[in-house]
Amino acid sequence: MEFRRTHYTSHVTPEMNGQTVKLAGWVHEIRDLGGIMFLVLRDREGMAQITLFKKTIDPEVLKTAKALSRESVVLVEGEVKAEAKAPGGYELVPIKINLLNPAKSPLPMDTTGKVNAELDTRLDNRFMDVRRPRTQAVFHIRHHMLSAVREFLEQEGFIEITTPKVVATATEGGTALFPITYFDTEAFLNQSPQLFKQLMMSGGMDKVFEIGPIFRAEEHDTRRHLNEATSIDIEASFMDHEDVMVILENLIVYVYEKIAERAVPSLKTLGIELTIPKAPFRRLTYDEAIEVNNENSKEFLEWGDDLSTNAEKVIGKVIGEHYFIKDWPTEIKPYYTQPYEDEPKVTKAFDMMHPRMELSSGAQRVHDHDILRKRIQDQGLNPDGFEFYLKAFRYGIPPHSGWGLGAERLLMTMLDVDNIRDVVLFPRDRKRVSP
RNA sequence: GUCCGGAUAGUGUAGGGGACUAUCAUGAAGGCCUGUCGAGCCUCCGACCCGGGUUCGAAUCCCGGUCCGGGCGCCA
Repeated sequence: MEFRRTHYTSHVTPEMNGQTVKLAGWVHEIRDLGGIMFLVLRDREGMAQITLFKKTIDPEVLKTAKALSRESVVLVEGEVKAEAKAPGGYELVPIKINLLNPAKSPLPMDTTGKVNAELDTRLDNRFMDVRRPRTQAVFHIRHHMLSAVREFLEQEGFIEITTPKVVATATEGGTALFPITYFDTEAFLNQSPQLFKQLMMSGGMDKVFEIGPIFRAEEHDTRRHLNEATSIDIEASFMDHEDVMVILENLIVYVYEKIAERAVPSLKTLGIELTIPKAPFRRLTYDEAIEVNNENSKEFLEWGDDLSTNAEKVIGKVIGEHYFIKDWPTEIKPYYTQPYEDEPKVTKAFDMMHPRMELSSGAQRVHDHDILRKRIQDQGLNPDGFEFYLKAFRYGIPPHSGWGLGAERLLMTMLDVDNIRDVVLFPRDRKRVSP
């Protein structure tokens, strides 16, 4: 049975009046008015109205149409008729309807937007949830986001790399890792490409980036955490933290611009009017951030404290747009961040914030082997486990800097989505490993 | 982990000791209707998370469990 389409619904225009086309997709809605019957066919790009005049239609076609259930997959061959009364300015008068796969009813959830479904129901039935234009729009935008990131970084001279997700050691300490069985040795799912992208600085690749999954075995349970997330990571040699901050803010602006330009229908579906942030972003020092918090919050922070969720919100509200917090206390940043030479208590690390939450963190890295080794030790880690990493620092590694940016957080803040699970097809959280 | 809140037809909900033969919408089944576009109208189908307890009587109150949502924590 024929199943190849000639057009997507959105590619058919009223000017094609009289032409025969084949549209393939899902039966979105059925409206039978008696003498006339309307089917709404939905595909990736939109919807098209199929109109059946019962007096003149081929009885075989009518019979097939009457037996259709919602969300069944069909191929409709028909004649395009320019029709002002039809949505999109055209309708299709069917010559043939091929039922390619019938859908059972009732459906596990509504796809038309008439009745809400809870996130849990939607995630359990993600295949069907993705048929909803709103969900579809989110993932079209996600595609444009990732594509714009690649484009921008490539223009900036970055080389895309992929690093292992199965690793031997708890590379960075701190966050909990997922242990896995790897033949007869112990291994883990990697929490970040950090160490590997730094190795490539020693490798002379100069500027690299990776877009890939990161895994954290933390038992967090919030709307902005996942146990499997997508990280956009860069590392660049002969650059300091200020240099990569500029790259980061320009990237954010670029991504917003490209989405505003390329994802117009999806943004419209979501009812979003994108406000494109302006670079340069405001730069607060850690000291200033603490001050802003202490002036505006009941919660008092002392120098050396990490910013609580509340502090992030308070400062975000005051600033009201993307901003950086830089010059953090060395103590609360990882061993690989480079302290200031003249003030070692402060490190060349930064976070990039959206008013709602942290999006990215980065730093200039320590590139001196002995200092790095000592700092690993000082943080209570065993340098022996880092030998594969430290080795690269003994044979010529340039000064370098980099950052990691949470792809989901970037998307959710851009689209003003409340729950991070909404911007991941199959989110992995504390309680969900399936589907 | 912890503190709140919740769990009612396929989906989303109302109802907080008796008026529950459980509300409404959507949906499914059947019917009417030639321009619908969240079509309309008529008929009809479909549910109180699990286990204990209190009570003459529990969807409703209590205890335990499971699951879900939100806040916080954890997350360099």
